[in-house]
Formats: sequence, C-alpha cells, structure tokens
Amino acid sequence: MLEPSPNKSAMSSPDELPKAYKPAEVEPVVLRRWDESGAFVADPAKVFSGEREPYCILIPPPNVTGALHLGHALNNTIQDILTRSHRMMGYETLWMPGTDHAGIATQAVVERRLKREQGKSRKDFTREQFVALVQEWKDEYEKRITGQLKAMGASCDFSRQRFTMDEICARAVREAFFILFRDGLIYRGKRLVNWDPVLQTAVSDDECYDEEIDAGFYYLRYPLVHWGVRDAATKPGNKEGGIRDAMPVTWDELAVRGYPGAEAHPGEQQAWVTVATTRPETYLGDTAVAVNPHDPRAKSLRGLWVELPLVGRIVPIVEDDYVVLPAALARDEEEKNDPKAAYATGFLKVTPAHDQNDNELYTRHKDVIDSNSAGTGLINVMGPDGAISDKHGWADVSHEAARLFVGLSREDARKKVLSEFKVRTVGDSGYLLLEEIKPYRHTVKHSDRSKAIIEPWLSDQWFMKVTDGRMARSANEALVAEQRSGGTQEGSEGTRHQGIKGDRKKQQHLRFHPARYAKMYEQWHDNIRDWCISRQLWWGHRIPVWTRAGTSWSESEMSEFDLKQRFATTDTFLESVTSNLVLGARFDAATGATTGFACIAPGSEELERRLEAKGYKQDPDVLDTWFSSALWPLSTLGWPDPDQSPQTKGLLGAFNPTSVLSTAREIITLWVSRMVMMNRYLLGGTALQSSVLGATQTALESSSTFTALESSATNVRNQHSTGPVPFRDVFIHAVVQDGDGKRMSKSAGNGVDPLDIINSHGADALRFTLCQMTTQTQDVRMPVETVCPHCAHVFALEAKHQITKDTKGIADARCPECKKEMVTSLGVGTGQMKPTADKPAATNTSRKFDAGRNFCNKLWNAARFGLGILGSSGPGVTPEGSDASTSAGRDARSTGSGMAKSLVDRWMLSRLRRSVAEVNAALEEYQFASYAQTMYDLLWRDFCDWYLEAIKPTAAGDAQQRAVLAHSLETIVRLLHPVTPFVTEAIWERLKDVETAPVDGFDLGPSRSVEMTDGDRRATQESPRSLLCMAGWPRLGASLNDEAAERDFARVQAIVTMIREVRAQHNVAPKRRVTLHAPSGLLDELRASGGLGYVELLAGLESATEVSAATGTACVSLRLETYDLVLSNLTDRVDAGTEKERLAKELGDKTKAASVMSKRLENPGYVAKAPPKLVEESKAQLATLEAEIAGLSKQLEAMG
RNA sequence: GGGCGGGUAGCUCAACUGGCUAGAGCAAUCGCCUUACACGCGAUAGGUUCCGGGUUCGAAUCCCGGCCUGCCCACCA
Repeated sequence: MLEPSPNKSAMSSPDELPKAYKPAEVEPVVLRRWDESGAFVADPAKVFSGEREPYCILIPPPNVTGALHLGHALNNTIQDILTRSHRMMGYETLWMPGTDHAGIATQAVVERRLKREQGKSRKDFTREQFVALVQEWKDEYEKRITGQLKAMGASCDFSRQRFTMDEICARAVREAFFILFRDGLIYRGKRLVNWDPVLQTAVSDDECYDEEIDAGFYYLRYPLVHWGVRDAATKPGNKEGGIRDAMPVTWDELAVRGYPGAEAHPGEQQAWVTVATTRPETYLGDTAVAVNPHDPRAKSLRGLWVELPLVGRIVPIVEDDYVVLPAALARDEEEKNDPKAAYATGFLKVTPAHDQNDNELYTRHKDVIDSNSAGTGLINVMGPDGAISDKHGWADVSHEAARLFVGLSREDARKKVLSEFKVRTVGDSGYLLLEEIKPYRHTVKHSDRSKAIIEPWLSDQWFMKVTDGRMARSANEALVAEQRSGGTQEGSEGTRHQGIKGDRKKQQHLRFHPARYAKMYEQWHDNIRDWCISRQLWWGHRIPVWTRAGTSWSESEMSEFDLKQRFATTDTFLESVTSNLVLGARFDAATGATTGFACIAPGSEELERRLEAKGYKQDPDVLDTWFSSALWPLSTLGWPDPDQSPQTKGLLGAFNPTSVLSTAREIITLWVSRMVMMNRYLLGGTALQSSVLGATQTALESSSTFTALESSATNVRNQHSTGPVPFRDVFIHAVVQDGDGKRMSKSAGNGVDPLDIINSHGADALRFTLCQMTTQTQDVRMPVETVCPHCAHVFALEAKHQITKDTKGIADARCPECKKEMVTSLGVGTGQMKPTADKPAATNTSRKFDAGRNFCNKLWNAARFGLGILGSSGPGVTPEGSDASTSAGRDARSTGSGMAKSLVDRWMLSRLRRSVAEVNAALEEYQFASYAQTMYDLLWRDFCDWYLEAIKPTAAGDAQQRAVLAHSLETIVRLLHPVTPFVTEAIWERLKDVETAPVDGFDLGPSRSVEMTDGDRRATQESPRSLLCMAGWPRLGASLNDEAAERDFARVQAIVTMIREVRAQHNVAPKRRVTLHAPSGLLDELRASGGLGYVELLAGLESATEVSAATGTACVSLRLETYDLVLSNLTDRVDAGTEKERLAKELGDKTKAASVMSKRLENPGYVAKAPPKLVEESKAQLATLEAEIAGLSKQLEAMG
C-alpha cells in the first residue's frame, strides 16, 4: 500500500494508472484532502444571508456500547448520499455527527467487563470512579465509531461532533428538564414500573425479554362478608368514625339473592368466591375483587364485600368488563375461545400495586376500591429487593400476616401462602382456602441485564406527562395532512395531487417515507402512557432536582430565596417559580411524609451550593437515555443558547427544522415521537414565560378552590404556541438481516464491521451495494461469510459459533480449509471476545459487495480509457480532418464542420439527460435502489457497452465527440459522487483539468464558471473546482433530449444484438469479419440515421452491402421485422444443423408471441375497451411478428 | 390479540397508479486474455409470480379465504 501524503495525487499519472481500482491506495489520500479542505464544515451565515438554502441531517447517534455494524453503514450511506448530493446542488449542508451515552446498555457492558477482568462490581467503586471508567470506555468507542464513519466517507461536519453527555448537550438537558418541570409536564409519581429486584433499578420494556416458564394457576377462596357501619351517621371509610363489623354471608342468603349454584351448599354458614391467579403471594396487596357485569352472579353480589384471609382486609367487589368469563358462561364463540376462559373462575383478585392491569382497573373504580377497610386501593407489600415488606405502603398489616409473611422473598412468600391456604379453611366451613392448583405454562418478563423476573413494582419515579395534549396530540398534529388518519378525504386527495411537487424542503409538517409508517407513529400517540424518565443508574444525566426529606419550605427560606408567590399544579405543589428555580413540596399519601424539593435551571451553581448547604441533596437517579436523545435536534444545534459556543453559533436558527431524519423503524416510538414532542414544545412560545406567568398569578390569587387553580393552569397551557417540527421528512430505512433473516445487531452477535468490508472491497463498494439494496421493503438480507485469518479462506460460519443469548461468550471456530482456530469477529465490538496470537480474530465479508467492487472498477476503467482519449490529442479543439478510418466516421453526421453531432453522441446525451432526471426523482422520493440502478445502467450498459465501443475509432480525431465524451464522463462522475465518493473524487482530480469545447445544454454547476469569494475558500486554498465534493450537480437542458436518436440507436442495437447471436451460435471467431446483405430500404434508413457505421463496427462486419444474388460463401439468413437479411462469410462452413436449430427456435419464439398477441386481438372486449393506443400497438406488433414468421418459415423450408 | 411488511429464476432483488413475450446481478452453461476493464466481453439456459376463489377485455399487481415468513405494539389473573 502506498503511504498517503498530503501532496500525493490520489490518481497517478494517466500512463501509469493501475488496471484495477485499488481502494486502499486511493481512500486515505482522498480522505486527507477532504479533511484539509474543510469542505464539510457548515456555515450558518450563508443561510442567514440568504445565499444558500439550508440542508441538514442529524445523525441518529450510535450507542457507545460498541462499534458500528452494517445496519449503521446502511443508514450512514443513505445520509451521506443525501448530504453530498444536496451539497453539490448548492445547499448549505450540515450533517451533524455524534454518539449516544446509552445509559444502562453502556453501564452494563462496562460492569460486565469489570466482572470478567477484575472480578469486581460497580459497588466496589465510588460513583465518581465508576463513571470515570465508563467514560474511558466511551472515549475508546467514540473514537472507533468516528474512525468508522470517516473510513466510510461520511461527509459529516466533524468539527461539531456531539456526545449526548457532553457539556453542550448537558445544558440542553438541564434547560429542558427545568422548563418541563416548571410547566407541569414532569412530575414525581408512585407508579408501577418494570423493577429489576436484583439490580434494584427500573428498566424499560426494551431492556426486558420474555421467557416461557412452567408455573401454576392457583384457585383461592375468599370469604364473602357483609360490612356494615353500625353508626349510620358515620361515613364509610372514615377511620375514626363508625364501628364496623364483618358478618359472614351464608349460601342460603346468596340463594335468596339469586346466586346461581348457591343451592349446592344448603345450610352452610360461610359463602365464598374463588379467584384464579398465577401470583398468589400478591394477595397480601389485594384491594378488591372484580367480576364481569355480564356474569349472572354479579347482580346478587352487589353490596357484599370480601375479607382477605389472614390479612383481614375487607375489600369491595367491583364490576368490570375486563374480567374474563369462564368458558361455561361465555356468551359467544370468541369469549369461549379466549385461552383464559379455560382457567377463569369469573372472579379476579385486584392487586393494583403489583399488576399493571389491576392498576388500570383500580383507576377505573378508584372511589369504590378506596373505600375498603384500608382506606386506600394501592397497597404495596414489597420492598425494592422483592421481599414482602410492610415498610413500603402496607399500613393495615395484621399481626397474623406480619408474622407469617413479612421478610420472605417473593418465592418463599408464594410457598408460604400456599402452605397456609392448604391447611386453613374458609371461615369454619370446612372448605380449604386453596381450592385447586392447575399446571400452567406462560411467558414471564425477565430483565435483560440480571435475568431476574421483572416485578411490576410501585416506586417513586420521575415521569414525563406525554399524555398531555401539548405532547401526544401535538405530535400527531405535526403529521402532514395526507398522512393523518383524521384528515378529511378531500384535503388529502388535493394535497396528494398537486402537493407532491411543491417545495417539500419547506414543508412545515412531518412526512414519513414510506408513508405507511405514519400510521404506526399515530397509533403510538393515541395509546401513549406517561413516560418514566428516571433510572437508578450511575451513567447518565443526573436529575436536576434537590430534595430534603420531611420538610416543606419555611417562610424564612422562601424569603431567603426571594420568593413570594405560591401556586399549585395538579401533580406537585409548586410553592414558587422564578426564571431559574422552582420550589415545591410533595406529600406522599402512602407514607404521610412531606418532601421539599427544588429544581434548578442550568448555570445556577450558586443556588445549588446554597441548597446543599441547607441539607438538600441532588436526586441520585439519572435520566432515561432517551431523554437526552429526544433533545438531539435541539442540543446539537446549541439550544437554548447557540451563541454560547463557537461550535454551535447560529446553528439552531439556520438548521432547525432539519431536512430529513433517516432512521430505523423500531425507534419511531422511542425516539422520533419524542423528538417531535420536545422540539414542538420547547421551541414554541413557552406557556409560563414571565408575561404569561404574571397573568397566571393574578388568576390564581383570585381563585379560591383547587379546581379553579387547575383550570387556570389549563388555560395557560392552552395558550402555549407550538414550535416547529424537528425534521420535515422521516425516512425509515430497511433493517439489515443476516442470511437467515435474523436482524443484524451487536447483541445478537451477527453484526459485521464495515471496516472488514472496506478492507476487502473498498468503501465505495460497500456504499454502492448498500445503496442498491435500499429498496422500499422493510428488510434486506445480507448473507455473511467468515474470512479465515490464517489462510483467507471464505466460509459460512455455523450458527453455534455465533454469539447468542444462550452462548453469551467467546465462540471459537475452526477454518474448514486450514483447520486452524480463530475467534469470530462477531461481537468483538461488545468486548465479549479476546483474540490471541494462536486464535486471531476472523473478519467477515459478503459476496454481495462484489457487485459494488466490480462497479467501481468498471467506472475506474471507463475513466481511465476516457482520460486516455481526452488527453491524447492535447487540450482544446483539434481541427477536423484527421483520418476517420472506419465507416462510422464517414457515416457520422458531422462531416467536417463539427456542427452536427453523430448519432451515438446525440444518443448518449439524451440518455444522460434522462438519467439525471431519474436520479433527481429517485433522490426526491428516497428511492435509493433506483438511484443505483439508474447509474448502473447509465455507466455500464449505455456508456461502456455502447458509447465507448462506438466512439473508439473516431474520438481521437473528432474534437466535438471528445467534448461529448468529456461531458458524459463528467456527468456520470458527478452523479455518482454521492454514492461512491472516493473513486469519483480520485477520477475528478484528473478530469477537472480536461478542457474541451462546450456542449450546448449542459450546466455542470458553479464549479466551471463561478468566481470564488473569499468565504468559499473555507479553511484552505482549495478551490471548489479542485474537489468534486464541492462541485456542482449536473443540470442538463431539454435540448439534449433526442427521441429520434434514442429510437435510431435502439435499432442499431437490435441489429447488432441479432448478428451477435448468430455469431455466437455458429461459434464465429470474434476477429472474423462477416458481411451483411440487406435490402436497400434498410440500408438507406440506417445510412440516413447515421447508424450504419455503428452496426458495422459493433457487429464485426467487413461491410454491409445490398442483397445480391450471389451472397458468397457460408451464408445464414436473418429476419428483421419485414426485412430479409443475409450474413455471409460467417464461417468456413456453416453447420446446417445448428442453423436449422437456430431458425426453429426463433420461429418458435415468434409464433408463441404472435399467438399471445392474436388471442388478445381476437378478444372483442380488448378491442372495445382497452385504450386505442394499446390496441394499435398490438396490431402493429402482430403484423411484424407475422411477417417474421413467414420469412423464417420460408428460410426453414429452403433448408429442407 | 391489534397493526404492518414480505413470499417472483438455484440465490439476492426489480417490475410507477392493473397493459410491451415478468426483468437485473450473482451462480450455471458455451465462446473469447477483441489494443479501458477476466472485478472483463459476447451469448445461452432457467419462472404455473406460495395455494384456492373472485373482479376485469386484461392480474405478479386489486378483492376474499388459506398457508409460510419477518417486524412493531399490546397482553400474558
């Protein structure tokens, strides 16, 4: 490999251009030139001055948990294609790079490494020490990720690279938290979360996995009771008041009430209901029993209560549709087929503190359930370790229950409950409390990190109120009208037809590509729940709230902070609000404790010190990693104060809203939605800004009731004006899967490092192939193979060597060729594998990338050839007259003056123009595969196969043709630059200096004509002309469109192909010249269009003459449309058998086609109803086919 | 359970709102080191478009039903 040096040319001198494109020699040189030019540094001033329109993409920040894989490579290729093409189109472009701290994921990989390498856990370090260790990991992988991006050719503005936990992002997080908190959109609440009792932290749904376990369905009998108040004057639920008695309900009484089945227990004193549960231990926290209102038993139970055995709590019976009816009571097939119907009893124990559904049921029947003997419907009977505890909200614990259960683990508690229920009876009835146990297999949520069973646990967490209209509704309103389901039909029709070509770059709404994802986005917001934003971790943004237990704010403290006003929101008691401080108190109904708190805006360190001096401590929790991700379009651009840092100066105003977000579909909910909500809210007119705030306080002071306060606050919220969307288009790209259809990801262990592909195939090949694969479908398959590090043998790795959830470790593999051992590189990025000298790391590859490599090589050689011709006769216009040695030159229309272009030149220009239009359309619609396909056809099929072959004899002597050649090559190179930036940049280095005559209709952009201003020089002396990445995007005028040339050349191609077929069939040596005999009509036509010479050249003809009686030796007859042709001098002796076979096949094909056509025309419906144009076409085709068939049969007959 | 994709040549994928004999690349076969490229050139073969109905002059495309496969969301007393 050549040593890259700044002055070294990426492309050697023309005579010594290597035959094959060698990416490893070119890429480092080109990279260095880009880097030094500062070409990718955005200048917001250009946007403000109106000189350029902005175009901005924010990279979806990859997690610093590991290195990038091909999924990232795909997304980054897309973003770079968009960025580079728009840069060339003249937009001021900013592609913002960055990485994500990825909270729990990163903390977990670092913890895992510590455990493995040092046998230590996080608790062996102080928080500061541990965070420093994670920081080291982050630095390492951030560097690696940046290196990968650069190697791929990503034209990011690396001078502005962000990290979600750097200072600029941290400021945005603090500011956003403060505003949202102040405006009542963040609250502290006791909610059910996914609790990991081992790690003792809340985890999100995507940090859990489901696993089926064998368990049981348990049937518990709860005695029915009357629960009355003796003193009628006292309200139920009032603890001090009435004396209440629980009296058993008898079966006889139930029978009187009409309870079906009660007759079966005549004379028995204690009636009961049976609940079915998989979690008997949670019965300690039951606060109700639910029954379906359609259950025939429901009516007769009204007014009755249930007494929890041992616990003694009296709980109400509520009626709710949610309860599944047992199969015997099912009202229709659907209910009957509900798998739960087989297990249901019709009675459901309601445990709102330990089950999500019960919790929801509780909120529906809050008033009734809260009237139980505990006075609250929410009773938490577990501690953070999952053990039964009476310290977390279980106030009415009985002596019996405390003695038996408190202190037991979840598992032991279940056993204990069952053993007790097995020996105790329902009242004195003689029936056991435990009716039955049925075996049951079901899926249970487990924590990804600790593998422990997740406990839905009631804990104090911070929530973001995304259910608020300012969030969820606002996010749906951001959708462009035609993608909203609620939009009127008329409106959407209208916009679809005229709108699509409108200036999308300026649209104020969000548009998904493909459109179907808008639905997913919308449905998410329709069913959204408040977002738990706190995590009990060390790696992340600390929550900027300081608390002190057991106190509210004293008057003296209030005055110390110069705060006088008080008002409330629904969720917390805010005692005062200023521009940088929110003080308040919170009363916890469960524990009766009050907590004073303060939320502090960024940049108020003095306040923090004063609070801490008073004993206030910052909340130890950190924010969910998606909180900072949600602010990405704001934080990276410098919000709230872009001018504070030179890196972000002016960015927010110039580039938000950004142009497009390219991302994967699974984070539409986690990320896209939240960015939209944050951007719209935080860039909108903030509700409680000082002026509005004043008005609010006035309103509040005059209000006397809490309801009035609340409605005032609502009014204020409704005044909030909505900000812009963070991006106008959202492109959802395909997911890269491996050869077995499994999603490619680091954790799945089948990720491929793009650097492996860059090493084996080159960055451009990687990019071209990925671009080609990016269809509108939702998945793409990428079969992965392993390269042996010893012998470079390529083989498919067996599944057992891949890292999976089960193997979880280093997977050794053995090369089937040299039998030596290696560790597969899969998963190296996560630090799970350690290559050694004996067992080096294997790399990966995929044959898919051969296509990209071949394409780049083709371009390289086409350029090499083109440059050879263009350089050979020196610069400038060479006078005509040089000897055109074949008839192609003679036939060309240009007969010396150089004014008229030859057929093939006109054809090439027309094809170029069409291709530019196709590429533009593909980019506009995010059809990347179509972009690649267009360029493949243009370069390979049109330019190389036909154009270059056709001009070989003439180009050297035809200045005008050389001009067309130069313009064609340049257009292709420019069009391809966004996809294959390295090879095109290398070619450009030589191509840019080629001078030719102008070609009318070309506008290759400012680089050819525009004078540079000083500002254009960016950081260096590079002129825009000197780098392709800063050159203009081709614009080809309508005058280049030439249908006649396309038609005429298509005929040339048809004849040439036909002759080649015959030659191949008869095994004619390529060098042998044959003679074509054709009717004068055809020859005249070809001559007139200027195509005859190309036929001769490309079909390997000695000459083309009129059909004559004596056609010479070795003749073969051909049939083209209505013309009979003869090829002579084909071989020394034509094999009659081969020829007959050929003709017969030809005849068969034509006959088949003709019968399809005639059948179609015989159909009266077709002639009557199909568009006349189609019918005419069919008729013409049939006529041609019939003529050919006639000719062929005649020829076949003649042969005997 | 709800929603969304996909099923087309041996493999990976195309085919715009229904309309040329359903197309490419790879692999296969045949012939070529033709003076840009063997990472190449020329040619050949290969498809009952998952199955069954329907609408239509006409269906890979639209509708209904089924099978297979992938993803997202919810649920899992």
